[in-house]
Amino acid sequence: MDFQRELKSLNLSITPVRLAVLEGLMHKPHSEAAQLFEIVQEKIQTTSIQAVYNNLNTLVERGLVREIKPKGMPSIYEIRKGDNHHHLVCRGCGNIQDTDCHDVAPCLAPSNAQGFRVDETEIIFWGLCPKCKTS
Amino acid sequence: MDFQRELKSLNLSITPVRLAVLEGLMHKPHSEAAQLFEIVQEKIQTTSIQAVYNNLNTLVERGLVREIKPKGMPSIYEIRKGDNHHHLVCRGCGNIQDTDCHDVAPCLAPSNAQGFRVDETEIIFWGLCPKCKTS
DNA sequence: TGTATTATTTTAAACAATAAAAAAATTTAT
DNA sequence: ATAAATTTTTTTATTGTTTAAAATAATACA
Repeated sequence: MDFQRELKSLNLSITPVRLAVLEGLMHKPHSEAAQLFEIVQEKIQTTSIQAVYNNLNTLVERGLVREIKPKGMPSIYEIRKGDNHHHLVCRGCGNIQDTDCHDVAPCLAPSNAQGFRVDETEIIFWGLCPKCKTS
Repeated sequence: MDFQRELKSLNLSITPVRLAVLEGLMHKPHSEAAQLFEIVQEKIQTTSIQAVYNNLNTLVERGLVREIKPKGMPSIYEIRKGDNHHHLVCRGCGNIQDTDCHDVAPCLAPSNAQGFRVDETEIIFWGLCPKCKTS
C-alpha cells in the first residue's frame, strides 16, 4: 500500500511519524494508541504519544483509518479497507478478530430508521475466544 | 416492573439508591451516569456519583441493565429488555434511538466465528437524526 | 436482636484522550 | 533554492470518565 500517495491525495503532509503510524497499523491491526506509540517509538525515538493521537484523529477524520471502541477498552484502530467487515471481541482477554459481513442488507438497513440518515453500521460480536472458552 | 422482586431474585440488596437508579433508567433510557446521578439526587440528596457507578456496574454484571458505549461519548445505560433491539446514534447531537432487530439471524451469527463462542451481537447504526440532517 | 454481609460515602487516583502554545518540519510559491 | 505559509510535532498541562480503597452505614439473615 502506497501511503505516501494516499496521504498526498488527502492533502496531508508526509511525515515520518505519520508513515510510521500507518505502517504500524498495517503490521498490527487493532492496536490501541499506546501500543502504536511503542511501535512508532522504535523508529522515531523522540516521538510523543500526542503525535500518535493527533495523527490517528486526522487519519480517522479523513477516512483512512477506522476507530473501534469496544466498551471497557481503549479505542483500537485499523487501516480502513474497502470491505465492510465487522469484529469479534473476546470478553475474556480482549482479543479482536475481523469477520466478514456475509450479507450487505442487515448492515445497512435498520428495521426502522426513524428518519435517521444511516451511513455506517457497526457490528460487534461479543463472546469468548477459543482460548478463553476452555478456561 | 417490579424491581424489588427482580433484585431479590438476583440476591441483591434492595436499597433506595438502587431502586432510584432503576426507576431513573426506566423513566429516561439511554442516560449516562452523570444524568442518572442528577435524577437519583432529586430523591436522595446525600447520594454520590460513586454509588451510581457502583450500582450500574453490578446491574450490568447481573444482566438487569445494558451498557452501550458509542465512541466519543460516555457510556449510556438502559434496562435490559427481553428483546434484541439495537441503536441508532446521531453523529451530530448524540441522540440515541432504539430500533428493532428485524431478523434474528444476522444478530447471532457472524459469517465466520473463528472458534469464538458468541453470546451477543451489538449493532450501532451511525448517521444523522432528522434534525441534524437538515442543518 | 445481633452478626455477617453488602452498599454507600468520601477521598483519591488511574486512565484515556484532548487542549494549547512554542518549536520544528513540511509544503507551496516565488 | 529559498522564503513564507502551513502543517505537524513536541512539550506541558488539563479534562472527563471511570475505578480504587477504606471507613461508615445500611440491609439481610439467623
